[in-house]
Amino acid sequence: MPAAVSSSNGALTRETILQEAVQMASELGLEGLSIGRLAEATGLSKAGLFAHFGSKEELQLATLKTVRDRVAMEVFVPAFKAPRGLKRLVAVCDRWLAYAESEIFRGGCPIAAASSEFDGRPGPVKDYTAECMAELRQTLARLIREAKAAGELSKEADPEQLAYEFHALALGANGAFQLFGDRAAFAMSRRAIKDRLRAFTAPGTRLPPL
Amino acid sequence: MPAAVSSSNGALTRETILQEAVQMASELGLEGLSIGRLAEATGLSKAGLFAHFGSKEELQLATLKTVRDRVAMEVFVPAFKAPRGLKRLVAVCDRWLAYAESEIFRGGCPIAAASSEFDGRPGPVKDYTAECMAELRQTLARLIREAKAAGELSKEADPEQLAYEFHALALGANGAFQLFGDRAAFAMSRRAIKDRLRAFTAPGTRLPPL
DNA sequence: TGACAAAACGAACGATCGTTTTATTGTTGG
DNA sequence: CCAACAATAAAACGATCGTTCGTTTTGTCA
Repeated sequence: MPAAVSSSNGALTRETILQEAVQMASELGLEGLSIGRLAEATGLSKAGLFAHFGSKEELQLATLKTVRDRVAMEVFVPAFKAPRGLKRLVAVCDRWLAYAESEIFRGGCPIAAASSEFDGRPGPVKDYTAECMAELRQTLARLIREAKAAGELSKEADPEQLAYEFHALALGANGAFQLFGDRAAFAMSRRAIKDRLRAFTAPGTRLPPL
Repeated sequence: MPAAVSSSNGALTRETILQEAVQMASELGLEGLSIGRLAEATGLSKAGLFAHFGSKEELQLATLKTVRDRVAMEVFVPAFKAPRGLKRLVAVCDRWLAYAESEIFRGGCPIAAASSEFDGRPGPVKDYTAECMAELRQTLARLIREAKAAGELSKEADPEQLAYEFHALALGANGAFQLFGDRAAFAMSRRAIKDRLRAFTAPGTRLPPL
């Protein structure tokens, strides 16, 4: 019977590999992530590393999954501690922008990068990135609906429309920061979201800080 | 003395190559654009094609330049026929979104794709894409300033801020369309820009159709 | 201690990459 | 007519890619 607590070494090195992989993928893309370079960076042999995944596509998917988990930990988990409604909505926007600005991944959000890299290449990798992107947008839409239900946003607020806009502004800040190295992009996206929310906040409700 | 009218064959096949290259680049990225595949697609030999550019980087730059010229022709030239001010501003936004939706390039705007692909790879290609992206944003900012000067937008309108937002919404529509195949993204970006402009239009000025 | 399985290794595979070299065209100007 | 030239081709270069193979190390349990 295998030990229940840990697979001892295998799962651990797999974790080490993926930590290096997400950094490489954020800078060079999921295709630029090469097994040889990744092996060299982790001190493993190509074959030894390869055996952990079985194919490059599986490595790419595992890398994306690692990123998704990290985003959940950095963005969604803390943001969902805010009470349902406008505060939670603002918290998700704020946390995602902070995540993109934090340089946790040196080349920006790898999922955002992959969604651009693979949008013209049908397959499981594109499907997974599309799923991640849709998840963020749908979450935003749901939070907006909840803020409306709580009476904090006016009935004229269109959840899908606003979620689309906030999503575009978040990705825009991530991209502008990577391309121009200008952190002002985050402030501008924050301001845009604030201004847009202010136009729909019901009278008597204060906008949480962003 | 070289013939003034045409370099006979060389420049023509170079043009043919680049027409194929922009399509490939829009779908597979500027790195995915391989000389072997491009040679096969154009019926040339690898060496014959290669001789036209001298290096892959030069091919990538020439491809981007071809795209930039096409954007100028499809977006800026027609949009600048509109009178200076709000109409011209709206025309640029409208034309850019129409360009992204038109599938002139099957994989979306190659410059937008390259800006994401190369933002982590310093060099001439990144520099050129950054220049193109900055040009669009600065043009938008200038048109907003002109609309303010014409009294069509209120003094509270921040040109750089609004230009940043419109740019993000344009890129967002391009990306969402490529990833999800959903043309509704263009309508949502149009609506977002309209709503944002409406908030700043001076009393008595009508918003041009978008 | 001996058996067994997981993990990692070194070496090689065929394919493709960008690039270089050498040679062969077809056109053009003196 | 021939020299000069631009354009293309064929073949090969070394490098790197993802992947496979067989072997060896490592660790655990009976």
